Amino acid sequence: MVIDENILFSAGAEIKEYNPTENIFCEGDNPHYYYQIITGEVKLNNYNEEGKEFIQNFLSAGQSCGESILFIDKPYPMNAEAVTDCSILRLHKSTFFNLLNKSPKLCMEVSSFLSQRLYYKFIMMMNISSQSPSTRLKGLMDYLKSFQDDESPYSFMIPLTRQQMASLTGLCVETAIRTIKHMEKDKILKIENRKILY
DNA sequence: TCATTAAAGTTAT
DNA sequence: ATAACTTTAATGA
Repeated sequence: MVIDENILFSAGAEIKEYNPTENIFCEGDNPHYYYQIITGEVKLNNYNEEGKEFIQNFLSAGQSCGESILFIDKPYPMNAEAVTDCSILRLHKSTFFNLLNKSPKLCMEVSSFLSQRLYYKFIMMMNISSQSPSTRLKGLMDYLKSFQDDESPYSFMIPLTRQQMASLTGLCVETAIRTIKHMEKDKILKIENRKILY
């Protein structure tokens, strides 16, 4: 949880519901709100010239989205799209800044979240730049698995479709699938009824 | 080597 | 049923 929901509510936050594929904001929009996910899952993405999707990140309950751009005077460089039914809290930018001005604790919480996102971006950027498909996919899985305590092999079920994994690593689905098959041969992961265990 | 295209099988809604 | 996802194969950069 980035910020206690009660604090946000008492500051005047409102809840908005979104259906799958609905946009919370779009590339080019100007940021006006601080968003925090109550329930559901959101993805941040871009579409290239050919219309191919690149997923920047998946965000779920307790996380905020788009906050990184709130502090500068720039339009959003990506879209935020609901993946599942979502209930998202939003607080106007100015009210949000007032809150932060009054509370060093909230500033720290937001900074901490920002820091985490930056860390993820850095890890993923290292992976994606000029690496082999298996290294990219392994990097993604290592990151995802790092949040669970059990480090033993095959103990983590990747909560993503192959399509999503491909979009997160900049690969095409077919390459992702073939590479994953190859990684199974190499005992890097296991596949059980289409689910990837890592 | 990987992306792209096409075609077909599978799963979820 | 229909859409979304998974898989395989052929082709080309």
